[in-house]
Amino acid sequence: MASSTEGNTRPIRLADIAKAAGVSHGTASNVFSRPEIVREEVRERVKAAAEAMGYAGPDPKGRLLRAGKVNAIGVATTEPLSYFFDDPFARAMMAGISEACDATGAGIALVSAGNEEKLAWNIQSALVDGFILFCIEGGPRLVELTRERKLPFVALELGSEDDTVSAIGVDNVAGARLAAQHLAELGHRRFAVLALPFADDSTGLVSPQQIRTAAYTGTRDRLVGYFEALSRFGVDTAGIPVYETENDEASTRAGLETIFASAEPPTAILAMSDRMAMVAIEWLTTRGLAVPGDISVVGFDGVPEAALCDPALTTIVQPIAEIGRRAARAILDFDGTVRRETLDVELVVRASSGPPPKTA
Amino acid sequence: MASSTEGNTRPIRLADIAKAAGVSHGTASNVFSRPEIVREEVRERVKAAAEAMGYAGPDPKGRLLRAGKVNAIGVATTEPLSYFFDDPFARAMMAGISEACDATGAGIALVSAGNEEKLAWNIQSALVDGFILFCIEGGPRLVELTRERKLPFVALELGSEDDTVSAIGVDNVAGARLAAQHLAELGHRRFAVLALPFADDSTGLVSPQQIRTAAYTGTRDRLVGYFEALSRFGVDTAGIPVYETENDEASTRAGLETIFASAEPPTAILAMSDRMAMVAIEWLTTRGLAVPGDISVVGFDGVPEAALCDPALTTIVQPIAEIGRRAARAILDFDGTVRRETLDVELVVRASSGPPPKTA
DNA sequence: GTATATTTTTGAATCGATCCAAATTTGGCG
DNA sequence: CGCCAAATTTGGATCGATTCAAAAATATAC
Repeated sequence: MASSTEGNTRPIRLADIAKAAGVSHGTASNVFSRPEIVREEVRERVKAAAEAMGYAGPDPKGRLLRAGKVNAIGVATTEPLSYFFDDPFARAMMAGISEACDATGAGIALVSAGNEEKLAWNIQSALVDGFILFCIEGGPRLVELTRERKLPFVALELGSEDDTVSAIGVDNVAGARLAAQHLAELGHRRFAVLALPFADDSTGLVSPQQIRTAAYTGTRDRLVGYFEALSRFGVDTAGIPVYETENDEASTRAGLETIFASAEPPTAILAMSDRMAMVAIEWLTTRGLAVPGDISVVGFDGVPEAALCDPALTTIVQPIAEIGRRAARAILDFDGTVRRETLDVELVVRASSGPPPKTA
Repeated sequence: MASSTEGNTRPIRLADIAKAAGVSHGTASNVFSRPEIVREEVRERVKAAAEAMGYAGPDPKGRLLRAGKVNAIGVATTEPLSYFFDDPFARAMMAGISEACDATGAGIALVSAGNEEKLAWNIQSALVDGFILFCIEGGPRLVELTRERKLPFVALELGSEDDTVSAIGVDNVAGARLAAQHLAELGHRRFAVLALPFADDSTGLVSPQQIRTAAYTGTRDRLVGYFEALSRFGVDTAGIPVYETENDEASTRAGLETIFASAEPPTAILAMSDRMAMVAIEWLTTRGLAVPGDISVVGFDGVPEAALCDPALTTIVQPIAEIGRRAARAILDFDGTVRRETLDVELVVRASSGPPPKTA
């Protein structure tokens, strides 16, 4: 009875090989894990039995329980899995993370889920040694769930203000200040902002109240930076339309429709991501507006694609790949300390920004 | 002694919680896995003990051994990990795979390695339920290594001719035929080919011998398709330069340098990937050659970026995302059968192809 | 052949959870 | 209170490997 189920449905185990080869379970294990301490004659016998029985090799699941470590990093987001491949910022970050993992042979497990409940389960059950968290949207919740795992983790970007959380990002206020200042120095006085999410599940023009109560501090910081710079040039920031998007094409387009339905459309757009900036460029040029002749566009991120679009995007470049590398290394080389780093950004002027039109 | 090590270095286990709460190990397990069959009073007591002791929840490693399934798909390549995020074809494929995984809550583990030895180990030890293999380069080796795991797997693209291997791809001969025919119908008679790898570690102009002994049948098939179509138009295919690249920017550029050093440069380029086609467009336009006025370029793949470059690329579109979705579903819904699918391709004419120059 | 050193093999314990048949407890009814 | 049914808890087995102290086998020297 037990014999009849063995051949058909239960995979061959090391114990089966040991039996067939006439050695102990421990010796059979040594053949696969420490072959140098096994006599060659015994080794060959075990290998022959394994071959004859179609053994798949030691099961990683058994090894894992004993080993304790997985040698893989989980990268988690509240977005769908395809975000890692669709979003230019995420791609650039993943390229950096990949480099650090390649250097040490670690694997990457992509962790996300379609709903809150599944996300909690997926984080709880992911077979990883630590996490890197994409915190653009839903960051606080990701941090909370991950903390319960008691594994090392690093939050990326748009920083958690909780200094018990390891985080690696850039100075959003300073970066945004540079972007806005650049446009103001070119002579622009009419602006609009395409914003990242301030909170869960909201898009549209943003009220000062919404800005004050923003759950996502990264977004708020970028707006603060824009407004600080513009105030210095005497611009009335209260009149600047701020349209909250979901950092995707559809909501960005909706934002542009709203912004340009105004009686006094802007001559300059500050987009909080290159992704949105590139959508804006396409939207504008499709409608016969010249970039930067009629409207200037400045992004934020410095994704590789920004330099290739037409016109090439002026943007605030953050060292995305380096952030990814550092995050991965922080997990791979975890030493128990909380690690917080803020890297520098840089204004890179390309072809999407120029003086406002004379008739403006 | 045992008590003193417990608090400091050994993580809290379910057994510790059970002891602290005064219940059996099995009951403690039920509290976390089947709370509905535990009386509330007992449940609260266990939860309180877990909270007080900082328990991270049931360890997925223990669960895994019992459960048997990981609920994750491994995606493997012989390229570095960053390939998944840098290569437009790989990105589009991964987006499709991601969609299917999102629909069922499965995770994705990225598997690759810097060298052959580590690759074998990484495939052998990956904690996954099955594999999807990117077989552009090193496909046969990937298949061989994966087979030893005795897990379900699907080879993508550039097909294995072994019909014991599940594979999903497109008809490379037919697709290439369409590309070449399109250019011939436009009037072109001077061609060059930018080829994917025929074998490991070789780039440069390819001899008929190398074509005949090609290890990668997908590449050979695309060349066969090109040559079949062109022969029908009376083109002497033996004189067509075929430059084998590594499907990256550097080797593609080297190929273009070689091809255009000829006394009789081509008026049309057949590139076996959109990635190479886009590099060619940029290379040509940078040197003052007009695309398609002076040189026409046709790609193969239909990556999203192809429609956005300038000029927009004429290419053979394969349903990349659909291939990815099917591959993932073949693993998630594995029924033990070998599954081979060949999906249709389609010629999409955009702005990179046109009649040859009159002086040619 | 005997004694000793070295090499190899053994087998119970461990890693951390879930499962399930049996034992125990609880609740309802007469 | 006793009986019976239902609910809950128990604890040994299982999942599949690695580990390591002790036992056994082999090699070497006299």
